Amino acid sequence: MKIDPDSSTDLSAQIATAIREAIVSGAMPVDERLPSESELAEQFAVSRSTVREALKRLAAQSLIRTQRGATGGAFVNRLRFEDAYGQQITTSTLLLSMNAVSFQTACEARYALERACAPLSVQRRTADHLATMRAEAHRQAQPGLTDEAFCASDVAFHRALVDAAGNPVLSYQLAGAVEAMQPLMNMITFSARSRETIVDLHTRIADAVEAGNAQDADTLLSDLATYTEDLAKSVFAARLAKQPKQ
Amino acid sequence: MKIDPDSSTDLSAQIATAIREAIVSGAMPVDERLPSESELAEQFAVSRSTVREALKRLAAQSLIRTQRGATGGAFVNRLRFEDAYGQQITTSTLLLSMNAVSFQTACEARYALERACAPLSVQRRTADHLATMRAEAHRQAQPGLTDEAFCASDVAFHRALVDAAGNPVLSYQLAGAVEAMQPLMNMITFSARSRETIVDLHTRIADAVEAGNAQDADTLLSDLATYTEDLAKSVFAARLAKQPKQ
DNA sequence: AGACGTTTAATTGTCTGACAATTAAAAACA
DNA sequence: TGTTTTTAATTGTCAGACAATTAAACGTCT
Repeated sequence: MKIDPDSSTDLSAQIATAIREAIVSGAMPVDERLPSESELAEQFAVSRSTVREALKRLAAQSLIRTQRGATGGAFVNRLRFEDAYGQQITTSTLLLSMNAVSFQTACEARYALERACAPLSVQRRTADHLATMRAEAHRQAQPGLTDEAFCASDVAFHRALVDAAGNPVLSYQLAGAVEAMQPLMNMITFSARSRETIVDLHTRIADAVEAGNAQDADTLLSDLATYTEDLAKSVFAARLAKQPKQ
Repeated sequence: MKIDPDSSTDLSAQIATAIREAIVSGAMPVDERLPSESELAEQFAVSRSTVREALKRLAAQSLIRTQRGATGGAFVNRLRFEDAYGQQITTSTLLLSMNAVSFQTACEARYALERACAPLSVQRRTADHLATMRAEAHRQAQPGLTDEAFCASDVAFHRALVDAAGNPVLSYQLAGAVEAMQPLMNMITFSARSRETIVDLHTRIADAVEAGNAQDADTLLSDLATYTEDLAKSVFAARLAKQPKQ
């Protein structure tokens, strides 16, 4: 762990990187206690403030946690999926909202991922997953549902489909894509007719999953992808026509 | 933007969250300059050090960048894909190395994602992507290649395949999965025989992509997935048999 | 007037030293 | 032995100072 005081980079960033590499490389096992802030300051020959800024950087990435008190200190954190979720969602949301990614690209990625899950879901789905999918599809058919509630239910349906694959990595990847898209999806007004189409596809997807028919599930997801993309495209086109400013 | 000094949470964490929400919600557009550290300290009624710790947290997430000097300060960062890549890789590596995810699960997710990309890659691949795939497959057939170099080339091949899909979101998702797996893949000793099998599959995948045959590409990827998982399984089983400690 | 060097002011980066808050262990006590 | 008090270690916060950096403002010379 060496740092260069003459570098153009911040000392706190250098120190954070040094410690981060030690953690990621496995040199510091989970739950290991880092030296105290004062000790680190001495080791790196910087002030305590600088060390603290470095530690806050690591804390922001959930790499460490800190505890006050006599036996306190900074500990290497066992990264939990929920922590990773949160970061993934924040990052994805920003990428989308800052127009680094178009809605269409995100949509395409999302359905590609779902189709990747489908064969696994068909094999491994539990009764519970299937029940959730059915329940959400049923809810979506209710009249008087707000667009936002319809969207939320749509997300729940697709979450169940993905979770059914029993692969937390895939669930985690999807979570980012889906949650990040929600604000944009909420802008869409779902007509009675489009809702009917979507609910029908959802029901048939649930049927395919129940029947263990991976091929059908894939085809139906492909149809749903196309339909959603077209729907979004027309909505955004209409919006653009109304407000051509900027 | 309100913070509660009596909360059990750190003030710097609260401030970071407040600013983060302002950024993510879009209230602060890209490249907007945040108030200076002194001004923020006054606004939140805390010391400058506390504000600084909050800002370092945000910097660690690439949400802001800072600049020194007269017109300097902290600016809302336009999140770049490369930044997101880095974070994704760090996170994925940790999830894998801390055994929150098994190698098999990661492997399954990786190939599921690749198969999701394949149909798009077949449609959109450029001559460049194809050339890279061919070049890497050729390199992998060279005798005297170290296992590490073989692995690196393998990653490059699959990257090209995924990038050919022309969807940065998918590329980004894959990057995390693939890079995170590399340390574990590097543990595998590839026999001449297994290399031959892999290179053959790679070549045939390139053929399928060139021919525009999505079905073949999918089947071949499925075969490769099975083969890799079996290979890894036997390697880890052998390793476990040799060193049954812990 | 324009080009060029100098000063100045704003801002982040770092350091020092101090005190508060928290916490577990050690010590004292019943 | 069980309970309470004290103590020491550690993080969290604060205040003030100075260094480093940078762009703008200013002044000077041609």
